[in-house]
Amino acid sequence: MRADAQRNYARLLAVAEEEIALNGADASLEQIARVAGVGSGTVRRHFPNRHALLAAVFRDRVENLCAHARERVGRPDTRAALLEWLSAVTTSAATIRGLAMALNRDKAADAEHGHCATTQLAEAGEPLVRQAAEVLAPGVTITDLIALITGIALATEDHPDPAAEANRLLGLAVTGLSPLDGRIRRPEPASGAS
Amino acid sequence: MRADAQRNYARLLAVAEEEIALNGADASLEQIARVAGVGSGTVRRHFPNRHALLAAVFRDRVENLCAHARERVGRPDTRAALLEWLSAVTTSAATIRGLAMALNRDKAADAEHGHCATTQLAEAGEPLVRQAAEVLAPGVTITDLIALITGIALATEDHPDPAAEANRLLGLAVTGLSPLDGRIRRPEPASGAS
DNA sequence: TGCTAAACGGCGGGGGTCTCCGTATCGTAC
DNA sequence: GTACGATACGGAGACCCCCGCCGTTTAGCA
Repeated sequence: MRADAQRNYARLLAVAEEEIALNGADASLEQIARVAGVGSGTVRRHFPNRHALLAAVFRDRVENLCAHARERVGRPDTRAALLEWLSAVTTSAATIRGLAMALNRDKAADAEHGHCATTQLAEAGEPLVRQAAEVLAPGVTITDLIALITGIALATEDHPDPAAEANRLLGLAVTGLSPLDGRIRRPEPASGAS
Repeated sequence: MRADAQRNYARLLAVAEEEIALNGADASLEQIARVAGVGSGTVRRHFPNRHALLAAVFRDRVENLCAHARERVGRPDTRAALLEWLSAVTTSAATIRGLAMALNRDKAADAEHGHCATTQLAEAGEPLVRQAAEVLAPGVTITDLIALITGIALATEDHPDPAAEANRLLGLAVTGLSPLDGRIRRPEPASGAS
């Protein structure tokens, strides 16, 4: 890769990050080119489509989350290990503008490209789910959890405090919105009352 | 309202519904105008912005859901009443293309316009939540439930069977992904096994 | 220092949104 | 039945964006 290409690539990545933080996942590519001081063709050469740009911008963040997951595998308290990681993912997805949408989108383009962000996250988180299977509701997969998290992040996008709200909703989903179900009982059957 | 205006309004609504079903919430307004056989100005006169169009297109659906909620108020099994309604909302949000996104977007523009779809839904569903408070996790509000549902619907948008998947995720969130929490216990501690 | 492949920039086509205004049409009053 | 005013219509124009393409510049090597 030529030196000027490297420069432009780095510069574009930095500008894109800012621009996406400012205007969300569908920030203007032209605008990014303009701010970076390069032609629009250069953007498209480095990143053939928006998906590629998003993937590149969020790569580090996603890898951090993956690492975060890996270092939690094998912990004695499997439930806490999983929940902490889920909370971390939720916080990132809710805080970093555009990340949730990026994750949501590439689920669609997942089949073709192979190693998208969601797949990476899923692979990294799967061991945590497996080792916590005992304390998980039957049928829960890592894919479900990621879907739920990205959904929550999308839904809390324009909340005053997205991270807090998203984590609160995640907590509710984890312990159950209405856990009573025959299989699972409430703490006190509360004799009588309405 | 003049007769031709009424005709165009109805026609636009019908075309918009199809077009949104086909291309999602950000279907082209120009395209809608073209298919309806009117000028683009006419679209923008009847619906100043995309939000207004979406609101109009989904008005009936949302009102149905509201009615659905109202007729469930007062039922003996408050939990079932609420859960059935939540499931109905989830199915609609997941099935009707663009609805989830519309619900998600107008939460933002809610403050200014006053009576958006989400507010309507919230007002209609609130009694169901109140009367089921006993069997709900503490702190759960109707707003939370709607946020969660729209999130789930957004996240399952491009699944082969969105309604089924969305309802499954909703079910998991209702009974709890990992209900064990001190307050709530699992059915069988499952002696041994993997 | 010269050459070549790689990277650059920006033009042109297609499409979308939004505003505005001249014109056609409806509904009514006579 | 006609004439008129209000109302709605249609589309042109300005602006932005995405995308593909190609002539030109430049980095890196011999």
